[in-house]
Amino acid sequence: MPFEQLQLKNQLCHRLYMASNSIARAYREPLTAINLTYPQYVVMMALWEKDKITIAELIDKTAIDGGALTQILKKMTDKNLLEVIKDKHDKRKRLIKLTENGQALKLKAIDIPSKIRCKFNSIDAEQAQQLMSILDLVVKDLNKPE
Amino acid sequence: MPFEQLQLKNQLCHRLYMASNSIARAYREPLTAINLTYPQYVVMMALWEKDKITIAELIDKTAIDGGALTQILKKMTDKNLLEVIKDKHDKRKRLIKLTENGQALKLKAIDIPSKIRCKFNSIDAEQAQQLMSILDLVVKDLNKPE
DNA sequence: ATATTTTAATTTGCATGCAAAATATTTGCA
DNA sequence: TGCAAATATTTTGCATGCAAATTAAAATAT
Repeated sequence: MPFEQLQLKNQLCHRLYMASNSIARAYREPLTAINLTYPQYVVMMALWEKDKITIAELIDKTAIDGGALTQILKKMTDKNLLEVIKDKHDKRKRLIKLTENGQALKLKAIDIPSKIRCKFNSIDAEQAQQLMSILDLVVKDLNKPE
Repeated sequence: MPFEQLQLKNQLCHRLYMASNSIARAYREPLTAINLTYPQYVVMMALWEKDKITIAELIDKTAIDGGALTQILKKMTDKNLLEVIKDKHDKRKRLIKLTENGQALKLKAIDIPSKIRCKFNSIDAEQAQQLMSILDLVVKDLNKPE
């Protein structure tokens, strides 16, 4: 009987894997239209909320890996979306600042969430909220230090 | 008001992104112990359930990208976990077959699910089931052809 | 004041995820 | 029968995610 625990269809991790990949794939088309990858979009959302933050703050907000983030920020700098500026008071730190171009992109991204939401025909607002809540618990449980 | 839809904390996609990455990270330690990556573990689970299946069936079961799967199977062949055999009746197809070594690995993997489950202190069985159900709807909605 | 430790980022190496192009076969149809 | 269309996989190129090592600068301790 315990062997059934290894069945793929019973694995929460595999459901999450499929769901996460599926939704990232769903974003691909609208994001390609504005020349962003998904992680780049996450960075933009973080900065549209609060600009001029350090890399550490950006990592905290986006949960993107620091090593990957350095590369992502380079590409976004090349695309003239943002600037990476050395902090005058603490030279270890970098401040990320949107360019005008980067700020303006928000207008083009504004309707992406609703486009994605259109694809969820089987899920009502309550279920979506439930999902958010439980995922929040999952993330917290898994990231507890011990 | 609509601008708030772009807030990161309200994005289902970002919750899924974090949850999926967190859980994959949680598997890393026990899987490293038996020399598997997460996608490789998924392939093994699929094969422990049903051996001698084609690549297409494996893609269907695991939802792993075909291009990536080719590379993954190569590495798993090198590790003597499985064999890739040409189908005699249809030379386009390949059959994946576990080696004895690959079959035996199941015993070492058998307690991984419970180890992971231990980390979920805030989630009861009912919530886990709810999560599975809603994620299932998410995946189905997002993968509907149209 | 100087060595040690800590903190903030970057770099490196490996393993995917994914779209698009390329290969190899098999099917289906004129 | 012969060839175009459909299938099954592989290959290629790009963008992460992640752990570990490295670099640079600030904070602390003695």
